Amino acid sequence: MNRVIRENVRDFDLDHIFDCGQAFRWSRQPDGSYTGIAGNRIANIQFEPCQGPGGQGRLTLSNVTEEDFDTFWNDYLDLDRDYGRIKKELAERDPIIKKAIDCGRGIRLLQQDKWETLLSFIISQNNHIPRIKKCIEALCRQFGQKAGQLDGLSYYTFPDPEALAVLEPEDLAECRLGYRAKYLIGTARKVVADGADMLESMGSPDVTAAEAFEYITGFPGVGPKVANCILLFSMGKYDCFPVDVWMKKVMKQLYGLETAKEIDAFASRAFGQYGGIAQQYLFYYIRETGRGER
DNA sequence: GGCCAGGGGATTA
DNA sequence: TAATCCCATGGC
Repeated sequence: MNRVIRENVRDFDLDHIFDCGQAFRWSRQPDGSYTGIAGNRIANIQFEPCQGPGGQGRLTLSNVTEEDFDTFWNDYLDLDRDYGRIKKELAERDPIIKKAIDCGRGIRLLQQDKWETLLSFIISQNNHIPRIKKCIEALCRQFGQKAGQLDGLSYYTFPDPEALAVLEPEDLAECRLGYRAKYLIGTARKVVADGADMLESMGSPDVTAAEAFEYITGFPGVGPKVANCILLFSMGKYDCFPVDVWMKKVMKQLYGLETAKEIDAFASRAFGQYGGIAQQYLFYYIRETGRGER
């Protein structure tokens, strides 16, 4: 099997990356590696930390060629971004966040597909991560293309906008999307009508987070929370700071902030252009430490 | 601008 | 088992 190895990878932890609610199509294997699909590419990702300070380690991607790695996985895993520097900067600007950064120190923000992220976060609303994964797998199995097999399991691509645009809500009954089914279809139809290029163009550095926010909240089922997740996880708008019940909880616990308005104002002041990355450390921290107390 | 339906599985009591 | 909750939105 094709295999790509990179040594001395820093600021990287598979559990932090794949268990912080940003991606739904990866599953943890018994050996701690993760197997999943992005586009039509199926991969297993393994990380072996080295002993000693620095936290660097060896990254191994299986079922991946050097060309796949250079043209796709390197960016998908956001390996060219210096998270060490970002963490240092955040911790200097705000001492309180330091313990959250230590907790989720290996987080990286995946550069995911815009259409898949748009739909995935419409599904995520008012929903649990295990159930979101189930809904998405059912959707891909029923309306995606078979992409291949790895370790005896079949993987399916995320369905195209065109494939969903022609459906009616009852066609999605088996995916158990509930009231979200009509949002998915409405959004697919608008993507087809506007042209997928329109959605793609929102990822351009020339388009501000505010402009992209304006456009994507025009899709049915996309409000402020969902929009901020899409901007952060697929459009490179790292200043976005999605606020959900967990974020409200951690912002109250660590900073004494109660309202969404206070939280937004504080985030842009304290974290600036890296608000979204700060958000991921805080989210991971409260999920790790704050379960059960409510 | 505040309230509440709508879906259904996961989690908690 | 039953009750509650869930990375909200849309419509009133």
